[in-house]
Amino acid sequence: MNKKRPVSLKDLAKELGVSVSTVSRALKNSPEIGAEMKKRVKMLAKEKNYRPNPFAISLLKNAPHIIGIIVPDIVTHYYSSIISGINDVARKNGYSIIITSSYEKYKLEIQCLEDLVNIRVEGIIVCLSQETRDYSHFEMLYEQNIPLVFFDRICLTDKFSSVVTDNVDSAMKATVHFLETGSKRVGFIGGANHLDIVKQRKHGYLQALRDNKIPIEKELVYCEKIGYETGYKAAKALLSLPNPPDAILGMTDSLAFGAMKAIRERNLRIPEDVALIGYTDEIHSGYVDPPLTAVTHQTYKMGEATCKLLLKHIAGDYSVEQVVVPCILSVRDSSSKVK
Amino acid sequence: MNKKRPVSLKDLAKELGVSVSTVSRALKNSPEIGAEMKKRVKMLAKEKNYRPNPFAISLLKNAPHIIGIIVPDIVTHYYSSIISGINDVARKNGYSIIITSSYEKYKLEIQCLEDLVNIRVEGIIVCLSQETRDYSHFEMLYEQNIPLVFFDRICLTDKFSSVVTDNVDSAMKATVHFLETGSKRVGFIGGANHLDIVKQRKHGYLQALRDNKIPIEKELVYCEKIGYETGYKAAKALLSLPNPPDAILGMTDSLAFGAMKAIRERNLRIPEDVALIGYTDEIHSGYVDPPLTAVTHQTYKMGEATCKLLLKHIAGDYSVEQVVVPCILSVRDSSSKVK
DNA sequence: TTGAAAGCGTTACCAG
DNA sequence: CTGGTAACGCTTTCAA
Repeated sequence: MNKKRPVSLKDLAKELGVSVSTVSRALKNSPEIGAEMKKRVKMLAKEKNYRPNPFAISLLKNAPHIIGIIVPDIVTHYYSSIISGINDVARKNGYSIIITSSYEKYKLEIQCLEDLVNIRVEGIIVCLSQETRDYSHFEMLYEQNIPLVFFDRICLTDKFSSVVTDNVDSAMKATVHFLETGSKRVGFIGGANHLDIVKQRKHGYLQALRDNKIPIEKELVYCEKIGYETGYKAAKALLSLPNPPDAILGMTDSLAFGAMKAIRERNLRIPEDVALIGYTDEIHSGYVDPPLTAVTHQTYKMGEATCKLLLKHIAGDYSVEQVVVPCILSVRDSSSKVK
Repeated sequence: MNKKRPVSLKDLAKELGVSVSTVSRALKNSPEIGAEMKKRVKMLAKEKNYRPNPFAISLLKNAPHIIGIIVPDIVTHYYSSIISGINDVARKNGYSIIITSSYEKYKLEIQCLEDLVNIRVEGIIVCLSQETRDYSHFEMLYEQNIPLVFFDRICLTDKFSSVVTDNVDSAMKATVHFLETGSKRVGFIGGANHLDIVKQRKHGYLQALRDNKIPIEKELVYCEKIGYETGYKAAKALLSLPNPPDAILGMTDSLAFGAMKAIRERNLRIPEDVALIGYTDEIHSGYVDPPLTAVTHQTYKMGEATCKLLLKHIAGDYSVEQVVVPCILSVRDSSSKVK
């Protein structure tokens, strides 16, 4: 009933009456081995379902071909999609991935890092937890020369490569799209002001207004907290202004969907009365009515880029690089007042 | 610039002027070692930041403390949430997880399984791909005594443990809910008929009709393939019937959202003209208009249960078990014609 | 209480 | 072309 011991090179060698080295070489197609021998060895290997023991190889080479990942959580679409990109590139290159989550906690992030180092992964990919302000646990890796790449929430950019999205540009594009398709007064719903993404996206929004010589009105900007309920509340507030906006940029998917609800409740039409743009990667933007125009993160691409960068470092090229993956404005039906 | 070789037991032994065995024993708190010695060894180990080489240990014990997972994809909330549950239980027990995705392809599923076996994971968790009809690749594992647990889409239940949701019951509850809240003719949109979840949910739906002495009409059942487009197409077909349904049970979230689009396009009201229930996770069902009544899976719990089962097998208890995690009907606004 | 040595499965080097 | 052997880092007898 116990797990059977898998077949080893030695088993094959004994059965064939040759040495272990010969078998090893034959299986790797070493040119030193005769065609006849090779055939015999390979036949038996297939028959016995031989699989090289990865532990022995890792022990020898100190390289298990495993990449470690630390994300704040794995359930959020944004992260799981990035992981998906990482995974595919890794697999294509003969690597497996191990995923750990920090649950946005500094302490757990350190724990995850510790675990991954103990497992002796060949490289590590990290998106910082919201709590993390001290980065010394990562500096350690630098000293040990363990390859590390950050994405999205990054730090120590002089030491480690990183992949980020262009938040400023994406908000700018969205705002400009409003202005080019018949909207005049654009409102902005954001999250807590200390967050980088909030700062950057708001900055992009304001910049677009400035570029188009549109006076900035403070009451059109509502920043409080990211979430569906806040989006609803914010949109209600904006629409109750004496001079309400005729377009709203929701800085995340939940904010935009909340805003959508508020607009519907007022019996206003989207986009005729109020145009709406959100940020989302999810298929769900197509499920609502009208389908939501949204800034789409190229999450899968980000994952690919991150993994490629890491593999580059693993391969021995230690040059630090910063990759910016642009966002795309996916225009659907909620944003254009004109055709 | 190269990765430094990590400290080994031998390094410690040399520095302390004792044997490797002594160091090994001291670190494991073997009672044969003197307190003084232990202290010295542990001090140095900490100072040198010693970490046992997992490959050496795995080579010896053939047990890397890694669990392999095969899911159809990792981006879908349903799977990532289950993975999250698996992950937490695994980690609590000193295991890491490796995730692979079959992308719903039979061939890739075999490939994933192959990979995981090659990595010599200690146990494997699988949710079958939609394409998979032949299960012989899993029977192999049974012969090799590699622990395996299925969840959601399962097979070979006599050989392997599994975790499922109560699909029959959930579909029954949803159907009964329709009948109790003013709907008379309930349609059903499902997926490919060979899938267990399709069979079961359909069965629950049919059972509810029988229990309520409602004649079963074949044309109210549309089973083809899971997906948004199919849901849209199916609902259009159902609503085009000479005697169309006044309620539709969509067997997955994408099917239900697709159906919602079709209903809207016909300018029918939800739930007054056509009531609708889907299967989905919490968040997005609230974003659509009207908020969608849906069967909610306790995905995290399922993940936990699955992993616990696997760990049980790994620990040597090979008794096959079936765990059923109940669904919850989350009533929102799309389903009741009466209050 | 400690040490020496075998062995886990593989590769790589040196002989023949 | 093939065989022998050391080495990777650790645990585990068996001896002392």
